[in-house]
Amino acid sequence: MIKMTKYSYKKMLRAVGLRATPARLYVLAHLAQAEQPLSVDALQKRLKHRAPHTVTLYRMMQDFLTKGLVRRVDFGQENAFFEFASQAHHHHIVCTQCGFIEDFSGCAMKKILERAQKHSTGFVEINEHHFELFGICKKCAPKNKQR
Amino acid sequence: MIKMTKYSYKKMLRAVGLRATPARLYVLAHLAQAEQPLSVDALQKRLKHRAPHTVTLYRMMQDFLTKGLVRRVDFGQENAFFEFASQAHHHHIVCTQCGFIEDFSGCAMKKILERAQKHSTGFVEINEHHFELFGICKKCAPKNKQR
DNA sequence: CAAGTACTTGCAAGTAAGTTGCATGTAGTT
DNA sequence: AACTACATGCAACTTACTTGCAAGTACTTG
Repeated sequence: MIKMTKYSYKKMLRAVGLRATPARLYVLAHLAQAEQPLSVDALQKRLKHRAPHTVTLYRMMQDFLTKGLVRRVDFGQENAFFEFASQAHHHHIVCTQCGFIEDFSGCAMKKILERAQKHSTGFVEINEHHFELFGICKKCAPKNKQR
Repeated sequence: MIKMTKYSYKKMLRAVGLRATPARLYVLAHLAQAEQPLSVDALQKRLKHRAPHTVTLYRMMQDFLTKGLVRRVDFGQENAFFEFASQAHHHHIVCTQCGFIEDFSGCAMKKILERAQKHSTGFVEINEHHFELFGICKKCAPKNKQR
């Protein structure tokens, strides 16, 4: 992960037309350094006592999303996850037991999309896709042996 | 779509240990004949005055899900969609403008999964995947030209 | 086929994620 | 330094979905 100074986050926020408030800098930096996508709830827990109010976090995610600083990830769970948007296009493998998330890139998505485009009868363009894998991570695997 | 009689839905319900109530038969038949996955809300609107209470529909979906009569589909929207489970494994292309949904099967998912399995460092097994495409359907495409 | 019981349904009330209105606070401009 | 538009926090709301409980009904069993 590229190390980013406070200064560059400030620049980043200003560049998209958002004010560089302490709360935003703190949250953005944390998101950028997170090793996996985070829910608002998880984010708040990690930021501890310095976490902004829940409402503010939701509004922040909205703003970051529309400005492209953050990507939204959906695991079919009740709540949404967010990840810093600087990384290259990739997908995720989620452990269904502990929630551990690993990135997964270099997939053959391009081919699939082309194929879908060709075979689809009712669609003119395909411009987005959601793709997530679910499984059991190494840590959780041993626990299942007691079956 | 295979035409199913009321009788076979009755059998189907009994086979999984659920009582064949009129409400369940009505909902199951409707879901089986639906041309796309439906949300509880959409289902209720389609069933009109003969629709069971919302709570009952949610409980029904839960029961049908755990008994394998129905599959849950998630489009990253606020609410969940359900489809009759008899069809072969497939994915969906969703129109982001009107909500039209087309099935999309025969994807190269197997290869991707193998590849993911091989490249993943932290996972022992991958046993599920969510994959949905989003685009603009033919009907909605012309509307965009006025841009 | 009548009756009993366990499963179903509906109503009301409750969660939990996320949103909105409004007053106060503050970043960035002049 | 002061002003203003944008940010934040509080409270109250919305929406999808769940739970507890009482009343109803499918199916069993005699």
